[in-house]
Amino acid sequence: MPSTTADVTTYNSADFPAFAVTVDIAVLTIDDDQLSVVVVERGAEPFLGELALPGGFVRPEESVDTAARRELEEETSVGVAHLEQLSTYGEPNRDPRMRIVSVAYLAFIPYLRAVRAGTDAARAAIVPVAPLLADERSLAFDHVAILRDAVERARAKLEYTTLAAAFFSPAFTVAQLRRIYEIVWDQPLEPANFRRKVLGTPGFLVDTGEDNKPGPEGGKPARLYRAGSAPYLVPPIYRASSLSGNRVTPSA
Amino acid sequence: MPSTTADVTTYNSADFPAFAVTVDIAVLTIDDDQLSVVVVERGAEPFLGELALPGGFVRPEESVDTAARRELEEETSVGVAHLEQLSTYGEPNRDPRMRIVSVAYLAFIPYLRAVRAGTDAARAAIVPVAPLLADERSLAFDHVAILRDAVERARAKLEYTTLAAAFFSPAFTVAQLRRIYEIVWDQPLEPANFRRKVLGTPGFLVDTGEDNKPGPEGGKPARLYRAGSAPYLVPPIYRASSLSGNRVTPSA
DNA sequence: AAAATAGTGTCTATAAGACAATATTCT
DNA sequence: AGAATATTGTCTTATAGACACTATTTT
Repeated sequence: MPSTTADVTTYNSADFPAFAVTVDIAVLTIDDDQLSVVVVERGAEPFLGELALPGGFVRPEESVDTAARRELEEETSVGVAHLEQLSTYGEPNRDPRMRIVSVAYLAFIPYLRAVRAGTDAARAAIVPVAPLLADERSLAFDHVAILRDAVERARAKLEYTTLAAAFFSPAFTVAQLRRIYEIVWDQPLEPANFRRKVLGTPGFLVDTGEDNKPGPEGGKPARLYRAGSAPYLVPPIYRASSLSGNRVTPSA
Repeated sequence: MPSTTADVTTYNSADFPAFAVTVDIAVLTIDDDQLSVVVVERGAEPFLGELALPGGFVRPEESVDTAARRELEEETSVGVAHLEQLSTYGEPNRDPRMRIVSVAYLAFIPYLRAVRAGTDAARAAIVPVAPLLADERSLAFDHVAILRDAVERARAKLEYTTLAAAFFSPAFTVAQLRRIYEIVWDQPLEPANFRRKVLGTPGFLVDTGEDNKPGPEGGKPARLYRAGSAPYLVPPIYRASSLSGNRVTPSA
């Protein structure tokens, strides 16, 4: 048993608690006009047959970030537009059998039939996040909590970054980009003001010089843009709920 | 040796790579008008005698968050005003002897003689961050990288949260709060505009009804406030460098 | 009185919200 | 033509930047 007074300044290399370290990835995309996530069906106990976020053990010779990228590529062969570390989950009983610390990641992949053949492709699926978040037991382990944090991070980051463009592969229209915001935030945005904001942010959108074709109901062809190099949106675009964090209580 | 194809869906409980998990905490405060951090002198190899961020092993029965709070209280007996998870560092060779994954935390403690007697108090000190960040080897392990991320997180969070108030214990004046911003951001702020902003944010500052005493050079006594309940500052206050992330390159 | 710091008021510039009006495609 | 979508323009409102001015303390 490891010393109970273990301290980074006094430990010996043979005297420390052993943990397993995994990565779990919340891969978000838009499918059928809904914010959705890649899930896999578990093939082993615990939670055999239930849904879980894709992930796996970090290997001894790879960095945690590398493990996340490797697992992601094993699940989705589509190019990942964005991958960032989300948070680390380390409650003692989050895995029923042993002590596992999981480093969770958030990824965005482009729209439209995003997950194709991969090692575990047969068990991978894209499902809407809303019903998963409504039931704490809809995913294995504490993956609903991870997904909730991932969705909130995504919502927050659309406010002050240009990441929404990561939901598209080659090019997109301003209306399609606005649709991403409306779906992720679940609120309508004024088309004219949204356009003024995103086109007025230098480096957010790059004009391709081409137009798309109007949909079956007609309409003017829209200009196609691709993602520019600017990472931030300043000032941000605010969702309606942004202010709700500020509750003024009478005496605190 | 663990299976090289270990997967969260197929592992056995006895077949996984063993890691050590530690927490490291960047405890920021303001000392002598400088952004400063709590460091400890290491009492064991590796990096014996060098400076490091306080931290230690996560124990088998405690959560990672709990470990962070425990280590923090062992180092600083002053109440911690804010503690949040920063990021997890998992490069294979960040510790020269074995595979250690470290979950780093960011803490704010109040101003003024913050670190007192604690388990390791004799070895704890508060030092300015600037010289530490200037030399990649000024701290043990990858702690300079952790500190750099912590400082950047702190700078960013002052923009859109009310966290600066966490640098004060009981009450403070608007000018003292502004000084925090000026020190952390290393840039002057317009006093009148800053006051309008912070007092105009409902729930940021709560009027105590009392004034402080003017300093030795005189001046009007300033009203004392304490931290309110509002967590966010919307719209944010921007530092001058906020826009510099947007570089518009000709073709991307 | 002079210096120092706190606090108020005001003018201007920027950007968002609301929404009307025009443009270009489809059936 | 009429419907649908894209795009432009304009008026109003909110807020930050700049900075002058007033208020209250100390030496």
